[in-house]
Amino acid sequence: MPSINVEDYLKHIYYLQEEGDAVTTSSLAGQLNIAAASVTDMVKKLSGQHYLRHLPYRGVQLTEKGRRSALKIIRKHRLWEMFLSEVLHFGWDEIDEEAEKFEHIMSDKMEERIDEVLGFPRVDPHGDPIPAKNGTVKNIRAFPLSDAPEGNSVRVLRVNDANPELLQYVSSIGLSLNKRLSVKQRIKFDKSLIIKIGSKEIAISTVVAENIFVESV
Amino acid sequence: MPSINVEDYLKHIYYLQEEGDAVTTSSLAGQLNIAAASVTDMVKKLSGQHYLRHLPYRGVQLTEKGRRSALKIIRKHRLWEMFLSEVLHFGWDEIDEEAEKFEHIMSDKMEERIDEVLGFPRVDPHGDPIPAKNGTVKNIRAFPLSDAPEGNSVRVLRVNDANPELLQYVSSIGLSLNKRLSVKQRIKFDKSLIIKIGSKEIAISTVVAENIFVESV
DNA sequence: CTAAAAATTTAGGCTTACCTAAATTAATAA
DNA sequence: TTATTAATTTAGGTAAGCCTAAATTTTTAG
Ligand SMILES: [Mn+2]
Ligand SMILES: [Mn+2]
Ligand SMILES: [Mn+2]
Ligand SMILES: [Mn+2]
Repeated sequence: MPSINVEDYLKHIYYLQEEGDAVTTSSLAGQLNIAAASVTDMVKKLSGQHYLRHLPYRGVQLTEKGRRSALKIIRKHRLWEMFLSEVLHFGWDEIDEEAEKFEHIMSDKMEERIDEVLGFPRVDPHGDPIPAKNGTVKNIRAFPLSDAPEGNSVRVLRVNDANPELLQYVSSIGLSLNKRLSVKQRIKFDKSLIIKIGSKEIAISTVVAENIFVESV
Repeated sequence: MPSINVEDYLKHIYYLQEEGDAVTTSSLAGQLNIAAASVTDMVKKLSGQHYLRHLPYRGVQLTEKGRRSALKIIRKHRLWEMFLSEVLHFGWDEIDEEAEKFEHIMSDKMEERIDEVLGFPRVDPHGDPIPAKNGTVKNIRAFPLSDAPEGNSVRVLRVNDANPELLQYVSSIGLSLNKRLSVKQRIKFDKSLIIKIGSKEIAISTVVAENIFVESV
């Protein structure tokens, strides 16, 4: 059984890998809020246990074993977020932090019970896919709102859950999963957007638009 | 914030204290499954942080600070047991072990939400009182079934939750909280009892009877 | 193609919470 | 009351995960 710390390392390596960039010591250190030297230590340990391969000075890559372990934690994390949201009525912006702890101590039995109670959900409250027990992950076919052309009508499929303040803000302007909106105008100057939600028109910055993922509709 | 280990020490010291015996290094070591020397280490640390007083070679006693901390954990433990039982339909014999982990990572906010969802329960699924937020504990006025006189009609108020096998067994003979039964016969030879539950008569050993707490009815 | 800057690893330490073996103190039995 | 025995503490160690400072390797800019 991997420790809590090992689980968090594997999960963050998986996330970074998903984003396509090389997973470097410093990117990991940044994600985990840990000194680079400490990451090197742990990476050596994980490599010894065949969770990943490490090319010194180059970066790391999960092995199949590492990937499986990471997906188990991510599944628990997202199921727990769902549970907090649906059953205990926690807010969009609170659940990630809570799930960060519970993901490590949830037994497989509890995972199953919760999956059942929730009716076997496929996505978490932020639109991220919940990995299946067999290690399959459906990837969400969505593009960032910041890439939507002017006039386009879209539906929100996912919002980046890494920043509670962003989630808070996105809620506050009336956006949530599956909400429709249209792009009224793209401001060339600062690349911000003017979008229409229901009858309201709102200006949002690129930073925000880059973290909202949509599909054309 | 006390660590997980500190919390478990405080909780077990509280339990031992409740039983009325002196809380010795070895009794603690026994409860926690830890070497006596390790307990001495921790006791010194806890004493330094004013969670308890330690008379070397004599034993320990919780301070007010220590008692409050212990009760907080016990409240979380019992609320979580209740939640596992009522919402996720875990068995009587499984919930203690699960709650052992969750008690340490449940935020105060989650504690409140769960309390609400459950309708502010006063006792846990084993009949143990759930301490109030202000540190009050109602003590259950129950006596061990092993002390019930022949012919007495009683109601089950509490079952010792320390042993999953006992709980399993108690369930299997049709006993649960608030069930009524009567003592048909006390066997002098081995102090076992013959009890009547509904229409069935069952023989139970003293060991079992000592862990079932009842009130006359 | 170098020299400076940036990233990474190594070296040496720290804290928490354990452990075993040895020494000390307390309890008990003759 | 003294000699065993039992309980407790002290001494010396270990493993996990972290840290800072120093060395090393890679990248980048001139
Ligand atoms: Mn985590
Ligand atoms: Mn999420
Ligand atoms: Mn515990
Ligand atoms: Mn209980």
